[in-house]
Amino acid sequence: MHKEHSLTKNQQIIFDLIDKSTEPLKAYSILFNVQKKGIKAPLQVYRALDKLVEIGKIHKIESRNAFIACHNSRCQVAKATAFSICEICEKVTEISSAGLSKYLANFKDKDGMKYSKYNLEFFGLCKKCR
Amino acid sequence: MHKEHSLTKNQQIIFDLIDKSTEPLKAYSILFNVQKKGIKAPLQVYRALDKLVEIGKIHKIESRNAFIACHNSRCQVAKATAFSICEICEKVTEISSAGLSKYLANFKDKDGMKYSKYNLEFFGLCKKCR
DNA sequence: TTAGTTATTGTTATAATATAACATTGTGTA
DNA sequence: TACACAATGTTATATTATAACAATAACTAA
Repeated sequence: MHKEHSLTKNQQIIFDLIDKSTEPLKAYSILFNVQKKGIKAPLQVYRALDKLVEIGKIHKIESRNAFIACHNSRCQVAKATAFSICEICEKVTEISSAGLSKYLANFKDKDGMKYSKYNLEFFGLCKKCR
Repeated sequence: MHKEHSLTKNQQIIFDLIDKSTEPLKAYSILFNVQKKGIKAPLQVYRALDKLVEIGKIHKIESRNAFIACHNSRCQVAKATAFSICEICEKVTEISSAGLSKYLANFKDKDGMKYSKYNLEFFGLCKKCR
């Protein structure tokens, strides 16, 4: 019996916050913002974040230790992610390019490594900051 | 007058350690290993790491908070990095593929963002762990 | 060479990010 | 109901990284 991932209370609170945000959020900034909703401890935040990442509702921007909601509608599991990051204003955008994802999904290195997942972060200047 | 980046004492000690290592090293593991050489504080390690990353002698594996020596002979500045990471044994290898680097260096997203740098991390199982 | 400048170092303290361990509560299901 | 399992709550602590400032070394130009 298949079941959509319905979020639990804490997961929903934290997802809503991230989803509303226009910028990536850091764990302790999330914690600060949900304390009035009864989430008091870092672990409660990290557990929800872990789960949300696992089911693909959010992504972690590794170079920034921050989290953004997935805006790639078909992305149910986080196995192929690409972002652009502005080095001045820190704006982060999820890249949705069929060509890019096809190229990377098919990429094989010479060691014969089989890849099940990748994360790509581009850095540069966004239109506004250029 | 051009000058090769000659490393300072601390930078050299820390680079040697990373360069000899067969696996990525974490900052506090580095600290532990160089204490007998007189490097006593985290900041001394982080400062050397920052500089070594800046001049391209080492790379940071963002998803692991760990550092490896650059084995891409021509890589003097860290602006285009790609790694494969085994999710079981945690072996990390720098990918050196002309095709890949060319594809990514030329990649332009639809927002017209101009990229000056990227970091790509592939995850999967290495030959041994498959 | 000497002063000015800049990079590097040393040091203490602290900030920011993340997990361990364990008791408790809720939720779905047989 | 009772079992299994996921999620929660809580305290403590581990891990990763930087702030602030004083001291020293290295480079540059008059």
